[in-house]
Amino acid sequence: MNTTSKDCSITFDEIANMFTPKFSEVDLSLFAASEHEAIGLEHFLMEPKCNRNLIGVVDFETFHSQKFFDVEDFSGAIEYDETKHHCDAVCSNSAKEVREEKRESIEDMLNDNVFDGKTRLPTTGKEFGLESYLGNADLESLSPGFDERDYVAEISYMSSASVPALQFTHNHNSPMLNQMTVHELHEAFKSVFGRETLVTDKQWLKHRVLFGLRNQVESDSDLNHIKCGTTSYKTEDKTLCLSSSDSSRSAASSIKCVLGDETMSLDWHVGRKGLAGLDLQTTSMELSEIELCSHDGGDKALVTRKRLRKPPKRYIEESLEANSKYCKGKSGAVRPRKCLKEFGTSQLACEDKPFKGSCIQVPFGLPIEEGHVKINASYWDSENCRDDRISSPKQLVTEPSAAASQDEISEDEHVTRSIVRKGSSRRKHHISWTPSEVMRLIEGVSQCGVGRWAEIKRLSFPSSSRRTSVDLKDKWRNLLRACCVQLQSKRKVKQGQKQASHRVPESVLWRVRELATTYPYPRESNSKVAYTAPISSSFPAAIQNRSVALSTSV
DNA sequence: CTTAGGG
DNA sequence: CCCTAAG
Repeated sequence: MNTTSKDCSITFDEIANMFTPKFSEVDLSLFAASEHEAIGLEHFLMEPKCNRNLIGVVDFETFHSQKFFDVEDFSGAIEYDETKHHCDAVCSNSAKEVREEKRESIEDMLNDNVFDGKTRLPTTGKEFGLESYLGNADLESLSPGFDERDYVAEISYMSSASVPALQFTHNHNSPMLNQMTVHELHEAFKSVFGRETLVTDKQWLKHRVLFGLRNQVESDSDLNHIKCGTTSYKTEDKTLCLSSSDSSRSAASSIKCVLGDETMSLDWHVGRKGLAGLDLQTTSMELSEIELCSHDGGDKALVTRKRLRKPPKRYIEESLEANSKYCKGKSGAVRPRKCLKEFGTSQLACEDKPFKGSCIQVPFGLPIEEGHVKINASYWDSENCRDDRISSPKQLVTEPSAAASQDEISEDEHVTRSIVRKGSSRRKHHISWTPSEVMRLIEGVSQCGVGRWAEIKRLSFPSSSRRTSVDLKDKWRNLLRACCVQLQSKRKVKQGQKQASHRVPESVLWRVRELATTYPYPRESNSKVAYTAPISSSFPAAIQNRSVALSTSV
């Protein structure tokens, strides 16, 4: 933005050097003759070789059309007039040059699809006299009395682009700007760049303004292009491009097409001219974003703002939607925990039964087992004792160590703890399986059979919200695994059993094995069956007091 | 939703 | 224990 005229000249030289002989011939001649530099035409003249040369012109059109779309008032008389002026200015200037050069390299372009596709161009383009311009360059029919300042002002107004553009490096003059006083140029500059300048050099100001205008036009076009390109997924939103009349759509397509080419030739631009290249680059997607943001607060950014917000909003909505969906879908009555996970601790707390007193809230991350560890190796025994003591018949039938109220309490305890820690961890609760639970599980399996976890849960774990059928299944799997391990190295386990905090009585394991034989579990059962089958008969009391390491945590 | 299996 | 695919 702060490029000086000096830089400009340098750039210009560089650019000039970059021109290929062929192009330099054309371009320079054009430049030399271009006393009537036109905004959109610049591109046009600069790139005689490509069809994209017409970008400038097209941009101009799209620029206008977009404006209308944005304002959502196509028939606005004021806009029409202004546009006409604008068009007039551009066309009148460019037309001359077109005439001069068209036989050399522009002629093709005129016949090119860009113009052939007038139908693709916004109808507004016709209204503005572009058609005539393209056809016979009869610009005299356009409204006279054009004022440069208006032109500039309007463009700046219409354009949502405020991003500083590269300095215009051409030395050719603009007729309009030439006639402007320094003060006027300052105003123009201000309107274009949104800031004032102390520079009084008319040439410099002219260049700046010209370039700024051109950039704005291009930016707008690019913006338009971008928007159009992304319109598909924003149909919900009032997307200007598509929601407008047919002309707008056609315009969009044409713009897209043209700009697409432009973008593709970006390298070319950069390499050869540097100025246009940079401009184009910045006007790509990224720029649009930036631009939109920067203009968010401006009135002019009407269109821009809408467009900008759309994507993010949409995105957010989708995200939220997805989240809620996820929560809904997954957190059914079956697994309230999941839901809880989604919503945070406070809600979770309410979900479960009230505290039963003995519960100690464990900071997140603290292993829940800790509390139980205190029970130590005699855990099972003590559990059983308690159970026996309380001896609550409950639903458990055969096992002496059937679930007891005590157990329930401890379970609740676990739950509470788990909830506390649940807040932020995926591993919400690592609720240790209490001996009674294990027993109940086994009992349930013995009664219902393996695989009918839902039923087992219903029978043996009716009151506990946790321990879903899946949990039971997992636990059973683990039990089987434990049995397997134990079988492989009974002795070892026996020796190290004291270390483990939780021990599953051998009896239990035997029971498990027995059940495993009768109700083979999908996998582990096989190896087990062979082993346990013969032993199962000896299950009784002989081995009762023996215990094997068994992880009860999972 | 339940079950089975993987992580 | 959690997640997910499959019936």
